[in-house]
Amino acid sequence: MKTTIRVAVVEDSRTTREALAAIIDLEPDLECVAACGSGEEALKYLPKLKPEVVLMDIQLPGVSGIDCVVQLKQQLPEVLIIMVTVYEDPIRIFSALRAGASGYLLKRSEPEEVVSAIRDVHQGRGAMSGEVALKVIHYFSEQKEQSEELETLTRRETEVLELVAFGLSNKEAAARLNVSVEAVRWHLKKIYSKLHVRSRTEAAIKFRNRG
Amino acid sequence: MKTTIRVAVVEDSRTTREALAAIIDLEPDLECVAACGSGEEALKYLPKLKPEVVLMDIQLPGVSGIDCVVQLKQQLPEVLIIMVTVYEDPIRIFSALRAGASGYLLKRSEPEEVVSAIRDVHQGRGAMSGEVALKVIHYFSEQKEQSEELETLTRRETEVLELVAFGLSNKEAAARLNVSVEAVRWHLKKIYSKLHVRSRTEAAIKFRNRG
DNA sequence: GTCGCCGCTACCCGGTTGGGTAGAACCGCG
DNA sequence: CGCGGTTCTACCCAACCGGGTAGCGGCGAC
Repeated sequence: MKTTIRVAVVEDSRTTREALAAIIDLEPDLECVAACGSGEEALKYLPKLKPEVVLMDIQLPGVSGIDCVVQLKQQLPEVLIIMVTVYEDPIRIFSALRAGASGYLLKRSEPEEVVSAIRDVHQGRGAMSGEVALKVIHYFSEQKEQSEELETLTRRETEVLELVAFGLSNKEAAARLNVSVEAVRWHLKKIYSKLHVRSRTEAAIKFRNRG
Repeated sequence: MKTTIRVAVVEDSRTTREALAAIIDLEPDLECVAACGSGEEALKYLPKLKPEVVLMDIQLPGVSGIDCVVQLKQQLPEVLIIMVTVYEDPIRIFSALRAGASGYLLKRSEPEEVVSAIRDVHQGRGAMSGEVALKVIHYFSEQKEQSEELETLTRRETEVLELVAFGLSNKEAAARLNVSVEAVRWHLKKIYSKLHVRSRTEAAIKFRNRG
């Protein structure tokens, strides 16, 4: 490799931002070409600076990191983005990956992990903290189980769930099925235990997420 | 037209079934070739009788009308199916249409409406009771409004809704956002009024149904 | 500045929900 | 026939939810 990998950092915390920039510049094959403190700044400068890899904080004031990813990708389709964040919850992880991020690191990652993540995505590989990878795998294994779980429901239970997943209360569902509220509650209890959930909303989500 | 349109009826109530058969046979251009009392019966005989149009009740004991539609369509891809039902709710209407039904009548429809629906679908047109058409239109107009409604939410409200739509309780969402349960409840109240819903599940559905 | 909107906290109240437990009618299977 | 599974009803209880109302600090628009 003759040239260095051009990297940019987008992160509102100044200390974290400068720490990341320092880590990058310490590597002979990496070069930090920009360190932005906000999404707006990133959208203004990065299209011209054309970095190859961007380390992006997910929680930014104003334009969120995820919105920023979407817009950056429009202007620089080739850019590779690694989210760097304290959040471990599946919602944010998936929002980021769906927006087009190639990697997902936690802020408590070691410097070596950061630089190797940059090299990884630059070579077309994905980059993920072990903890994040675990969440993702767990999430998908849950997804696979979901349809299986739904198949354990009886005909009547499915009918009840269908109504609940449409937003009806127990009372409304009971009226629709011409049974007592108690019958609906009874089925719902069994549905919860079969689907391993604890509320109607969770059950509704599982039902609606089926193939 | 030289030949008559071959029609079959699938309906568990004997009186309704015979009434429909009678209405059909009264028409010179229609012929009732079968009147089944269950989905099982329909699946057994109809593939051999090859009716062109089937009037199908949605609520059948055992194999539901919708399941019956799916299986019948596999064996007789050309068959045209009109659902005849007391149910007006969008869930069933859409399940039926998705399963491959060409028409949807309410049981309180007039005989003339039934026979003209049969002729309509036979000529490649759709057939729907006015009330059903209204529901469908209303449903889609609601869909269009949904994203507009979601856009009236503030940043924070959207954050709350995101968590609720993920199945979290108010308590859990509060912990996630580092605020009191009251703050979550407060936002939720405003969310409900903006989205015109009355429960977290309905709100979750609207949120998840967005583009 | 003042007004309006946002975000947060707090309290009350009634209704709903979720969990536990129990019993009865029905139906198909072995 | 008895057994298991499904469906339905019923009651108790604690927790949660949805609606109303009130107040306070902040921030941007006019």
